[in-house]
Amino acid sequence: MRLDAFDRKILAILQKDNTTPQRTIGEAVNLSAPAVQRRIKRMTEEGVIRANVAVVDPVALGQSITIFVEVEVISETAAQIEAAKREFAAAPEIQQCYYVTGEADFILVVVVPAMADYEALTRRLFFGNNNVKRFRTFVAMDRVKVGLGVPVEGY
Amino acid sequence: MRLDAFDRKILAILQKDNTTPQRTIGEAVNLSAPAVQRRIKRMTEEGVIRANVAVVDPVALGQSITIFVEVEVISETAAQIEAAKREFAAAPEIQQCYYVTGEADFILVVVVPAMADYEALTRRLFFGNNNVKRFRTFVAMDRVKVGLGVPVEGY
DNA sequence: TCTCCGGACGAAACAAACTTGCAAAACAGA
DNA sequence: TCTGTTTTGCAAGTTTGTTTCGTCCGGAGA
Repeated sequence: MRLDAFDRKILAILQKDNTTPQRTIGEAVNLSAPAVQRRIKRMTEEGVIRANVAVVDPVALGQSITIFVEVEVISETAAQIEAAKREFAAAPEIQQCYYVTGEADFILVVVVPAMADYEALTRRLFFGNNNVKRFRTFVAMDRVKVGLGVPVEGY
Repeated sequence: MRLDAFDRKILAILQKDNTTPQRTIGEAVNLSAPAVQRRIKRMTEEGVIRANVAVVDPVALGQSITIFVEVEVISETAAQIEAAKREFAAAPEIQQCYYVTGEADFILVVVVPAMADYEALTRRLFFGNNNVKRFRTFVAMDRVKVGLGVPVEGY
């Protein structure tokens, strides 16, 4: 279904703070609270809104290390790729996993309490997987900007 | 402040769905609704909970291309790095920006409607910045797993 | 051991937000 | 223009969030 300007503006607000009262959203977009509520409900049912989540500070939880990993595989058959996707997706330390084009095949974002945990992960997922040709590690020193939002334009 | 097992369990729930009623959370963790409410309030004030956001499907918004970029800079003085951080953080297309160690200095996650928009971004931020030595692009073909959560353990 | 004190809890009362039914307005196609 | 469809706003009803208040538990000091 097509999203109109109201929907996009509502999404822009919810991506910043989904605890904003519908009445407040309504005032911002010039719509009544029930109208806002119905649009949110519809977008949720249609999958435009995938989830509503709290963003937690990793440092507060003692899970302070964020690591990017580029993974290159040996065999890129559909079956092998699917197997790798499943394996990466199943690991709780892997917060984000993308299958990409370029000089690598996968890019992972890993969050762990300490480097030792990352080493354990590499042994388990990379050295223990003989389809992994090579992987390259980048340790985050500063999370300058962290968002999962989608830029909303055209309203 | 130290988080106990109740806090961690509450966080685990809120990271999945922060619209869960406090009463329901209370039943899950064996606490009354007001107790849950007080803990959430405290964790929000302390910054453990950074934000409450809706996760939107980029495809639904027509912003379907996700791109990873490794950026290497020429000069790594503190002033230059801070300038780069500010510039990257200010770009709305850049959803995530990390300052990292390894073979690159920054890793960016860019979300744009089309490749042409990414090209415009490269001209503006990379070719237009004479401190950028080199950048490498990875286009996501499949967002296998997308999360900003933090693994919660020990409860 | 006893008492005091601070912190956290649960029950209940209260306030705010969400949800639904319904009639009217806006809109698209014939 | 007319009609059918869709969406809106209002108001009532329901659920959820918040505050209050009295109680309990655990530690510090006499």
